[in-house]
Amino acid sequence: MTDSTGPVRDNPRTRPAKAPLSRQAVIAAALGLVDEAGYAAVTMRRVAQALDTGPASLYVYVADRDELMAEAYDLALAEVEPPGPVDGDWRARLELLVGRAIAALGGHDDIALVAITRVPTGPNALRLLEATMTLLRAGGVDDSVCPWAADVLDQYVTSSALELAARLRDQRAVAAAGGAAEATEEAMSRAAGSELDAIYGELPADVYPTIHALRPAMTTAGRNGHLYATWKLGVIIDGLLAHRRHP
Amino acid sequence: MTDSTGPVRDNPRTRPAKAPLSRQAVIAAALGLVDEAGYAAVTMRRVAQALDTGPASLYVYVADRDELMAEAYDLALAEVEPPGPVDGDWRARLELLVGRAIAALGGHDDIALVAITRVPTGPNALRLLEATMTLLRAGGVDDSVCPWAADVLDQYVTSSALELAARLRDQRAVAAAGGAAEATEEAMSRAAGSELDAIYGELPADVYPTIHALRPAMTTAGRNGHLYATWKLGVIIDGLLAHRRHP
DNA sequence: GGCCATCACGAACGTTGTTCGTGACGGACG
DNA sequence: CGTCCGTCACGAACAACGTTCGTGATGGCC
Repeated sequence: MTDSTGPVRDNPRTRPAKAPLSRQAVIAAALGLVDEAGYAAVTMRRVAQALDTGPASLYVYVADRDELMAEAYDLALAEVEPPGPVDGDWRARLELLVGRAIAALGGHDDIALVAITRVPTGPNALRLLEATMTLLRAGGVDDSVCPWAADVLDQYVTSSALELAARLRDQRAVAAAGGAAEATEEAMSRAAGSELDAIYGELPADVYPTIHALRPAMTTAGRNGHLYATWKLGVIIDGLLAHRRHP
Repeated sequence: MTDSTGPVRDNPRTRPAKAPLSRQAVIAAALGLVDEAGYAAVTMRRVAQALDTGPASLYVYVADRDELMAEAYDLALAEVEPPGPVDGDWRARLELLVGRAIAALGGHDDIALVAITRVPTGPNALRLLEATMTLLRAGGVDDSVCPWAADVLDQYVTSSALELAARLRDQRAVAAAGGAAEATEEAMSRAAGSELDAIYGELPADVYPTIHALRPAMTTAGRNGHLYATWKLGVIIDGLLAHRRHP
């Protein structure tokens, strides 16, 4: 029962080099696994498997799963470069910064979920917070409400990144379902969010008159478009500008 | 091995009445468990234990854990009453509706987490969506952007409910730590969010000048106050009003 | 050449969500 | 009144999870 495979094990230490196995390697493997398998599929065991080791080895470099995901979140933010003076005035730069953050986070499945449970305090999160508040101050936002404004923008980034991730997931599902024609059609309609439209459509018009009347505008296609994103960001920035001064 | 306790089991069917065990009872038990033990502590086994039964019995009434939590979320929304004509104009009514939704969800720990993963489609969620969009239309918001505006408000409600839940959790932690004086002080400082302030405080002032300059305004106390909530809602509603028409 | 600190990892523990098969209850039927 | 059968409840089990413990090997230092 002790020796199951026989004479020499498969790879006890046949390969002496392997990988040095550092904290950075563990975090990078976790983020890579988020990309290829999805946020929910990232487990300590699978991260260890990707590094060709056992789950216990990870705990030398990482306290627990929460800390690992928090570090992966910050690593995802590392690719965001704050706009410079060549990118226009403070508002154009702020829109660019927010857009880049959403693109970076949304490109790594639901990694933005990390920012909901805990306030991110990684180096990249702090770097972007600094950049955001600097731009807000340049826009004339009062010092006393600047942190509040950054908070509002942060919530916008997080929720928009999750929306983007969901859209990309649906798109990939559509692309993957290239087999049968009927399956493709079903996937297409799913991607269009028509299951939600179906729910709205089956609602009695007398109890839900407004939903019924606005249903043409409630398609998920319109909700996911580029117009929607820019409109929403415009709403928030203009709202912030209207409340620049302290109440 | 078959009979472990002896002659007659503890309560195989000693009490023939017990509880009828319906779908409503399961959902109510789940929400009750959220209240007294927290969202993360709600497991199928504990819900079953609260109903004096086994975990397998729940699956007769509920497909899986996700559906159960979604139903609990909708049950939490059931206590929200949409404001009527006596509550003022459309804006006052909208602020009241949003405030009630936040209070209802935030009062049940992190139940609002359900609304992040999936779009809520329960009867109460639909009822409040109808009420929200009706008020928005009354405010002159264009039909084409009304669903978008409702979406923005929904994100605001969800994130604010999670913030409120976290604050209530901290307050309860402070109240529960009435034993040792030192423990109380530690809990107090935790509730004040000074661990976050400490992180900001230890940042080098030359790399993070804006964070350093704004640190007095970044206390969690100011972030959790009533002023902050009303300011934020004002930002969003005024932003929506500025973008009433379609782009 | 020998020793010791460090690191990697196999195995295990306690939980989780979910499923299967058995068993008992209660109404319908002969 | 006896019997049968459908329905529901639940004990037990399975796979997978996060995390911890103890052992074995590695590699640098004396």
